[in-house]
Amino acid sequence: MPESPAATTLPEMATREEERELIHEVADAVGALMEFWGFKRVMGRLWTVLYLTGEPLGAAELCERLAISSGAASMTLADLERWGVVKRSRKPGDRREYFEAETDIWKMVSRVLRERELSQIERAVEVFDRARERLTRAVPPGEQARIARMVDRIARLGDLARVGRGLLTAMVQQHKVDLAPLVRFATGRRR
Amino acid sequence: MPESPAATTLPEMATREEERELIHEVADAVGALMEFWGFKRVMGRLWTVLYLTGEPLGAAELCERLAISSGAASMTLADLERWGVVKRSRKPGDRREYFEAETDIWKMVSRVLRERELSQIERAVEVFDRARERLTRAVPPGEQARIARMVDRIARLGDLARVGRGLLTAMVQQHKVDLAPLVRFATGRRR
DNA sequence: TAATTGCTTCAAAAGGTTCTGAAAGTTCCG
DNA sequence: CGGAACTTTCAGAACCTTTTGAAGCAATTA
Repeated sequence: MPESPAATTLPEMATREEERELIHEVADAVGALMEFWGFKRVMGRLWTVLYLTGEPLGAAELCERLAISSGAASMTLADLERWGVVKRSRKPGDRREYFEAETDIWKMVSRVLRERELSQIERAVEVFDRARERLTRAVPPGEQARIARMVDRIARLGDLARVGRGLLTAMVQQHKVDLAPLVRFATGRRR
Repeated sequence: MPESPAATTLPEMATREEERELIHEVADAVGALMEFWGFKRVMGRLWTVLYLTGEPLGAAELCERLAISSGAASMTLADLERWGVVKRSRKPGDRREYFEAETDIWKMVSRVLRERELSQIERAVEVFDRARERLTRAVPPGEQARIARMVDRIARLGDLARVGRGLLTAMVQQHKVDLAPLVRFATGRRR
């Protein structure tokens, strides 16, 4: 029914527009978090639009909704696909590709934690350990105390990194957003 | 004793140089982590040099050791001071300022978590809640299912953010790097 | 096969961040 | 006060990241 009385058409249009605006507000919030988290802002925005829309969208529509160029859309979608948070699909008899958001948020987050944060920390831990070990060799006489303190401090950096690693490992081992017990334990309110 | 036999002088110089190099390796690792974490790389490097050196250094020496300009040193030190991770001090009869690293790493980390990460998440949670609430008002007829799904998905984003907030809150409530029980609990190895 | 449509690539532009170094400011001393 | 020693500020340079838009490529259709 392409036509309807103004009495319902106008409010509906307004609602549609408000819906778009709301989606964009949420998308911007997610974009900000993702940028903060070290990704490109537009990745967060694009994923969120797909996630909230809930059905596959074409590249052209995403360009329009996000006000980005076709090139940016293509690259961002490729990034998101590489991270496994967007899937592409086709409709039969349609030459275009459509994109859908992965909806298992925890799967996404834990994958990122595993591949990015953990390996970053791992690298640091290795540097710390290696430095500590090299420093304890051939300590100049009369410098023992100073060197010992330095070794101790590097060890403390290593401890912190290991704590972070432990927490992240714990998190990625959960298989859904079910950190509730962890959070409850941590905050001390045990029930 | 300004002089000593070559037999000890040469190895000592080599050791000194190696020490510098080791400090810089560690400093670069910390710098990389801090950059990853959203700070300026040079902040991490500078703090680490102070932390490992263990005694107050002047701005000129920091410029030399980090190969940065006096301007950069001044600004970076101001940043670090604002974050409470470097203190400035003076030696009597010396016009220069000296800088020392805060050595309570956990104090530093929890302060950053509290002031940066938590407020960032808080902002997102607010956007999510507000969007969800506005979306449930005036749902166009025949759209209930679609809107309900969208509301549900925003709720899931909110849940994730709240889990993060809970974890961070738990962490900053600890008063030292004593997340060991938390990590042990989380990883499931309960002993 | 030619024409059309849609996707990807990439050089260049835009935009953003960090660094430099000199000028201005401050503090301290004689 | 005047000047020396040191610090801060800030405009511009250098650098890095992101985006654009058009050219090239691939798939599909007539």
